[in-house]
Amino acid sequence: MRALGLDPYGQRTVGLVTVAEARSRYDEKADAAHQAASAAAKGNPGAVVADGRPVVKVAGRVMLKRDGGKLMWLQVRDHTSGPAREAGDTRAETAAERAMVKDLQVAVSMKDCAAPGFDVAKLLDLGDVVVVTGPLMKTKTGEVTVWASSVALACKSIAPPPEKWSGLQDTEVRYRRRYVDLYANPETMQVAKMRAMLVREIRGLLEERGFLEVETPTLQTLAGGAAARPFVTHMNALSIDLFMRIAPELYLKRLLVGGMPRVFEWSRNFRNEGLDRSHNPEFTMIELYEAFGSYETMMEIVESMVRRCAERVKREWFPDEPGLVLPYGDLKIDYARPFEKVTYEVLFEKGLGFSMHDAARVRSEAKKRGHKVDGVADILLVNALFDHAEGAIDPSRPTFLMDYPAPLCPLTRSKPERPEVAERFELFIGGMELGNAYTELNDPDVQEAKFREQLAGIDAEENTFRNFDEDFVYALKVGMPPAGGLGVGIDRLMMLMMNQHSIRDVLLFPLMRPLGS
RNA sequence: GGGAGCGUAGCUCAGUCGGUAGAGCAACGGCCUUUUAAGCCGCAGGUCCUGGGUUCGAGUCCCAGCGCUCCCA
Repeated sequence: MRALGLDPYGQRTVGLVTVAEARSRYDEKADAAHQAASAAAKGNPGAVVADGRPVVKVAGRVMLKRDGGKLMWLQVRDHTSGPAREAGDTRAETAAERAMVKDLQVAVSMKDCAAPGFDVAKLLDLGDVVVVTGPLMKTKTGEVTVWASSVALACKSIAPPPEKWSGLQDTEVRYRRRYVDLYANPETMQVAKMRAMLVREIRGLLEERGFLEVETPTLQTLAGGAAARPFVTHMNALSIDLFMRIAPELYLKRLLVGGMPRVFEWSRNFRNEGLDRSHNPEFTMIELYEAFGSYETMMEIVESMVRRCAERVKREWFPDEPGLVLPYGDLKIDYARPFEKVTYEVLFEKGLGFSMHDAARVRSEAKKRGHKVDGVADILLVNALFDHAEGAIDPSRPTFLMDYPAPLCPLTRSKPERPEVAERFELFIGGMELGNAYTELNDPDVQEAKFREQLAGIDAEENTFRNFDEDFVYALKVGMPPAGGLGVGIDRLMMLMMNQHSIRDVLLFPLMRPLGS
């Protein structure tokens, strides 16, 4: 390539359009007129043929090349396009793929392509990125094609590309080499784009409602706001250990103390725990707090948020289907209907067949199921049994599980008229816990007592990272208005919205164990 | 944490009872101006995940480890 005086790594290019845009610019009439003019000029080699066909300049990766000697055919892909789906293709087609246009065909003719375009095309390998210019026409089989007038190499691909028919299927390689996965499996690209769209939807909704987006520390001297093991790092300048945040909660509440009425943060949290289909060590939550709100206002917000995301997915991927129903595996989830609400008490009885207040029954049932009962408080046995009741939630119906027993939620306000019931809910959809909300505790004395209680019950190892956050208690002493707080697991929401069943499929670069270690 | 499965050429995968390491595609050299996973001829390509063990002989059987996937807690 260099021997021919060609630059294998290209130059800045202006005036590019996407594959999708190029397809949409095809002009039937201009193509027909040009064909007629060409036919009329046949046998008259000197004649000038009128050509009103739109000309496009497109950049993309070469996915297929059919070299016919003096005429070559390329299939070129960019972020707007995907593989053709012909009859007899048995591979599963997803909604994301259905929403894309086909890769663009390019014909490079020795006669019509300006030098050195034809020679460049001859040397193309699958995976190279090219810039082609030419008029849009249709072949005799009806496929929109750029009849190249110039071909330039944007970058050479030295690494071998995935197989042209089977593609890249190995999940491990897809995660490790996302840069290949993104072009080889267009659904990956569509999922990444949709994630960005949904982030905008959520941000838009919160801003419309007067929430201020803030940024609070990721490196913290105390890792609070959740019960999780943090990552520890060291700061040389101050000779202190720091923790990666496990939750933004305690900082966001400080902002309410300062007088911000409504705040939210996209919070990348880090938890030094296991990893599986729904857990990555770093993950994204959105947390929001509303002064003078409650768990009921949070319920309305999260329902609106989820519905708005579903509307966007539907608009992009299922524009022709009625209603607001999205698939999640075998489930069809209807986001138009108001979400279900069920209290802890009612779900317990529904799932287990007896009342959580029947202490004797709770005790005997817990024993029967192999739980340790001696010296364990009734309410903890209720909670242990409750795991079996969560299955009674219909996964195809978005459901608020609400009104937890107050002793299980020490940092939550109780209902004014029922002190034994905490104003807390969790949102379940598709069998996943998506969100968690409270009417927040704002009594500094209660908060301090709960902190001390928690610290008393932990072992020596946990004690190295769990510390009493005196400043937070001080902030509550300054005074935090009553408030509603909500946390939504964004990665899980993305899985649900886009019908992806592993968190790794909604993260561009999930954590992978290093190779060869 | 428990269970199951997978790991063979750049990619997708075969590999029988333990007996010389295979195919398609990609790459490489040719031919071809309307192809649709183009076709035809030729050529080349291997730490069979790693390490042990059994055996005359191991991709195959056994043990341990590594990585990934799925299911369960």
